[in-house]
Amino acid sequence: MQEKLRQFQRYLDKAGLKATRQRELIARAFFATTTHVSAEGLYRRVAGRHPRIGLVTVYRTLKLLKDAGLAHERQFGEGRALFEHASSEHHHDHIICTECGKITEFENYEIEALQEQIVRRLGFLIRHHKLELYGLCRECSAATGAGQGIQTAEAG
Amino acid sequence: MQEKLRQFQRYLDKAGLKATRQRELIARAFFATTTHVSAEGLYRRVAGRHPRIGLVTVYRTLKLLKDAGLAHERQFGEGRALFEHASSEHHHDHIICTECGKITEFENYEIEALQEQIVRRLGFLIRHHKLELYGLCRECSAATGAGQGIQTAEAG
DNA sequence: AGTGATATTGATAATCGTTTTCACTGTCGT
DNA sequence: ACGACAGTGAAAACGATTATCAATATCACT
Repeated sequence: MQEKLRQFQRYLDKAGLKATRQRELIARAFFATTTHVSAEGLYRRVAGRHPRIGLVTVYRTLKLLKDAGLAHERQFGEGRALFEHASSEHHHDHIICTECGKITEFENYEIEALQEQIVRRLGFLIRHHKLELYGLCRECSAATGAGQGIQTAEAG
Repeated sequence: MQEKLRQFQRYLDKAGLKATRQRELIARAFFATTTHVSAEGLYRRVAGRHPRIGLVTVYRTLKLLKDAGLAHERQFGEGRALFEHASSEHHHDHIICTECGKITEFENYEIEALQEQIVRRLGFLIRHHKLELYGLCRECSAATGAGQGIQTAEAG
């Protein structure tokens, strides 16, 4: 957290931008999140303690965090964008529960390799990709009783 | 084309909806497209000859075409939705050229199988997925000279 | 073909997430 | 501390899509 904050300030400095109170508050709030947040959601967190901060500034700061390489913006389906920490880890993809909205991350080397093959074959030069699986998470599929497709140990 | 049009009319009839002049014109224009169209784009095609048709009606008719199972709506990145014919063929995914916007379709059984594995492992019940590869198509990568990554016969 | 119930249309306004505008305020190098 | 100039927030603008509503068209029934 402190390290990421420092990275952000270093970025601002290098880019000739100013390290303002608002930017620090918003960045702090962002780094304190564990899951994906929308601009609005982050705004609510910050505005709770600092009501004078505007939603616009949250949008602007999130853009800066992206530029600094510290945040990724994701578009799941339609509607609002969600932001997540940009870790130095591998690229990952997402599974989105259509019932409760829970987002689970995963990475799979083989899928990436297959994508690479396809792209080569078609003569494309790939820049990035987006793989999203939509469905019901374990809890929601249990709750709605939409059981088929789930294999559990006791099923056998 | 005629067959799809008939399917649409059958759907309207079954749903207790009316087969209007506008709906036929818009459906015709849609079935006449070969690639992905936006509502706006389809509107422009229709409005060329029939200026009294409103964009709103195009949106509404596209929704009906979806309901009839004759169109799919796609959200590529941010911005406007694109519509494509819903063929009875297999599910397919897309490669989008970030330069010229060209959209190429592909399908790959192995990727689907791997997705299935991952989903099982995580206890999710998958409903649908979305795989999009973004990059430069053959023409655009040649044009911009961003050559690396492309393997051609004459390269050896 | 005519009628009438009701679905449909199109212009306009509304919506939603996001970005711009702009007058005022803050930051930071000097 | 000063001043140039970047940053702020409120409100307006924006683009894609949807809702509203009065006027119009369709279609089952005669």
